[in-house]
Amino acid sequence: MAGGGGRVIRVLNVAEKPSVAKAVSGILSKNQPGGMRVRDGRSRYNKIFEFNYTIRNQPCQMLFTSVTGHLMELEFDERYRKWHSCDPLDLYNAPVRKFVPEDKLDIKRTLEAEVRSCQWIVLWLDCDREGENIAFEVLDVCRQANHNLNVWRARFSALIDREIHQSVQTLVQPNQLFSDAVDVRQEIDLRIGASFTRFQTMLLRGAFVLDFATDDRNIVLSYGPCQFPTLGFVVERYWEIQAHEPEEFWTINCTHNSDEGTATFNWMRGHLFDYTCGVTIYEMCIQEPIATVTKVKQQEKLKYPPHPLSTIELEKRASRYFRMSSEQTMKVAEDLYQNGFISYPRTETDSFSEKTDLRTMVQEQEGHPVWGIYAQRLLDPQSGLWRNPSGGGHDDKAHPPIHPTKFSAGETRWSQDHHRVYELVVRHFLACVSQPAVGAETIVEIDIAGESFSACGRVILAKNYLDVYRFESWGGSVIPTYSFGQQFTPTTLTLDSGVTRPPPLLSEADLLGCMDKAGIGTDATMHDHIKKLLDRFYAIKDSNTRFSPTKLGEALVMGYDDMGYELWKPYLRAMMECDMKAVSIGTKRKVEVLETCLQQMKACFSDARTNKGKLLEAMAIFFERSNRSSGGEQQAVGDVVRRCGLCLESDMVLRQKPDGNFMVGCLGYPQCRNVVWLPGSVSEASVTENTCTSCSPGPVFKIQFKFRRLEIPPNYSVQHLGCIGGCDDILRQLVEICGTGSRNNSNTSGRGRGNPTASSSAQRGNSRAQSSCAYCRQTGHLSNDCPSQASRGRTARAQEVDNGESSIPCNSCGAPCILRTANTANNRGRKFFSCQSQECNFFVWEDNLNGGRAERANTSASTSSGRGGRGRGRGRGQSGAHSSNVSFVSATGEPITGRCFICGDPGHFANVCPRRG
DNA sequence: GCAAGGTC
Repeated sequence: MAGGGGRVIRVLNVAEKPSVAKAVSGILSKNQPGGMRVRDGRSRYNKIFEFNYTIRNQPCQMLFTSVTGHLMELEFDERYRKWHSCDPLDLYNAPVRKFVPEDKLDIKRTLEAEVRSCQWIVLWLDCDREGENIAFEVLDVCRQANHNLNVWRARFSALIDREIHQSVQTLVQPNQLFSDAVDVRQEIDLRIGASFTRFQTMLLRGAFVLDFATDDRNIVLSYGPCQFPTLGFVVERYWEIQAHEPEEFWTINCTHNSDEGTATFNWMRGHLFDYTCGVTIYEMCIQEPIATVTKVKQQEKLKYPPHPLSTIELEKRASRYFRMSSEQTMKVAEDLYQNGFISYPRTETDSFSEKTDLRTMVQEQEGHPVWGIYAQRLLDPQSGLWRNPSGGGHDDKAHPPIHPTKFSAGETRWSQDHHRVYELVVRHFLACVSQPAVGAETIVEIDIAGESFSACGRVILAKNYLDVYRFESWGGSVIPTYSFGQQFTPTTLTLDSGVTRPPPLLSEADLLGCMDKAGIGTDATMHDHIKKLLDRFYAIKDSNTRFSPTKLGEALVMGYDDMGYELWKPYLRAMMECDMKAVSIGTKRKVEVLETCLQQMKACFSDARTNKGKLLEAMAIFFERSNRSSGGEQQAVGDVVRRCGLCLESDMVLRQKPDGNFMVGCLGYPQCRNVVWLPGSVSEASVTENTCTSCSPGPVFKIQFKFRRLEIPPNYSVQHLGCIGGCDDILRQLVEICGTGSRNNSNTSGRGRGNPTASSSAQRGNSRAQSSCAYCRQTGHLSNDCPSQASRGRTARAQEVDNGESSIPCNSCGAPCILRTANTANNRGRKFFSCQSQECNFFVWEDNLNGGRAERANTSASTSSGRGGRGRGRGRGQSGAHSSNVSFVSATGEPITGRCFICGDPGHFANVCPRRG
């Protein structure tokens, strides 16, 4: 590797964080002539250490600096950065680039400046996949500044002298495959996260009144491959609790008092759900109540101290013992680390290296007023209290378990949480080098009329580690002495009932456990994902530090669940993790994994968007519809016609407005209001692949139009391939003749149309638009009078049981609605109208019609002819077909079909499920 | 204004 002797070379060493640069420099510079010098770089945190060292006989002048985690970020090209700049689906193919963000430029400049004078670079990044990726980021920057670099990677598993010296003498090459795996993760996370976040935010934010937010216009409904499964755990448990049906059970209890005390015997059958069975056995016991001792077993039991402390355990225990949030725990731990009191707090490692000098660490604690005496006992060989710690089998190869690094009896600037975390770290450390607690356990089994019962007694012989680990206890109870074959009459023998209980809501420790098990997040990020749920209003933490979903969190999960997707389950992440592993060991190639995964996710995204009705339905269960003109996402999607010539940033897309009219609008709306209105007589329009040869800037894609025959003059053709770039005379003439669907010219266009009987014109006028219902969008009534509101909030659920004689015209399609009687638990006997048409699922409670019936009937009559096929096109088609399930009407007036996710019954939804309690 | 991953 190195040349022998002679010329001194300069070596730039780079660590992942300042603390490692300092620690490694300290180790390598020890006993070196000239010692270690420190100077500032451009970044105030990342110092540069200088010392001399010899690597395999090559004298080196070492420069040692650091980065702070990733040096680069992945982002979409500028063109796709703005939310309205493109269809979110495009984010699966949009070009991405890696760049050094503003706040890391100082570090980049330091590296560039220092590497120019060096011949070698040694990468001391953490020895995990992320570390390897950061190594390549550093390399990228350094190679651009110095093309003739000799590149080396140092592999070390702990910051201890022997390891460090050994690793610098056995330098290796950086591992491209490890880095590739991280590239894959980054790109997938970015594309999935951004596309789904934009999609669901734009779809739902304006469409519902999000009553938890002061200004819901700024709220972001984010989606991420880690945050959503985390939410999924919370929702799943919540549903499990709601679905729980308490069940009564029966059990036989037996106690026996003697001079020595009381023994409680448990029935070895546990409990029975069958009362008759329970009573029968109980009666048998009562008739022959003499108990015979069939077994007496005495044994020594050990209760072991915990494994050395990893990050997750620290978070879990601080939550359990002090009710601290994982986020706060990490904040405090970071501060203690920065000030030298504890070791690096982000580690998976839960076993100490054999070389660690544990006794010196214990020694440091001997002077503590509370646990100092315990530390002294530990070091006293006479006490026999010492035990080499057992490992939990995890090792991140970069950091030791969390342990105290400096003695403190408490600092004045410390908060209560600082005291708690430091105390936990120290006591935990002292506990894991201690002997386990020892107990003597006695198990006694008895027989009464052929039924077996058992009792357990425990005496603690030596508390050992429990003396210092005050957070744990070991309950013990003394029972009288029994001998084999002994007979006695029980003091009590009772048949008791109980009911099964649902599991509790997830605690923070539970949640961390779920995430850890499913591989969601890393030790350094788990608390971030939990906090994100709270910040995004997806979940709340109650006073008992247990998590439950908010309405928003539940609705989102329910929406995706109803689609049949498991986007809220941990499987996606697990699959990604599996693929990353394959990339890192070279069994799969980076490009192939990226391509496959993104292709699948793109299809999934596309599919989810087609099924967005499910998300809307789920949201409608929990939230009021908003009156704001929204459904931003619904309107935002359309085929691109051209680049916007006004803002020059976004695309212009062809859209059909809710009233049926077509327009070409800029996706930059509302920042950019560029719009081209199309003739009101267009019945169909679609963007083709033909481009206009005369309009610029191009390309301007031509649109295939179909006009309504009766609304255009006879000398114009019904079919027309047109251009909106300004060159198309026919289109311009038809706009003049027929008008457009815009609000501004609707009155004049109405006049110019010359065909007052045309159905579309009746709905297009501004005055009519204002009097249309905000919920069902029909004219003739306002939202406060909307008949479909009867079923909003999912309180109206009906199953028809008889054919009625009365009927009204359907408010939706005009067909007759027949009066029927409901037969559900909540609404038995209540009358409702339901549409007869096979195509329509309109439904309204009779008692909600009140005085509005006549008006509704008129409205229906007048609009039914006008709505025709076009009205139906607005989203009715996808869920309008009759199914074997019972159908309902949502807040929008659209039919919903489905079934309860709790019990599976197609007759109702989960919010009214009787099992929900 | 979107993700998750480093770390200050």
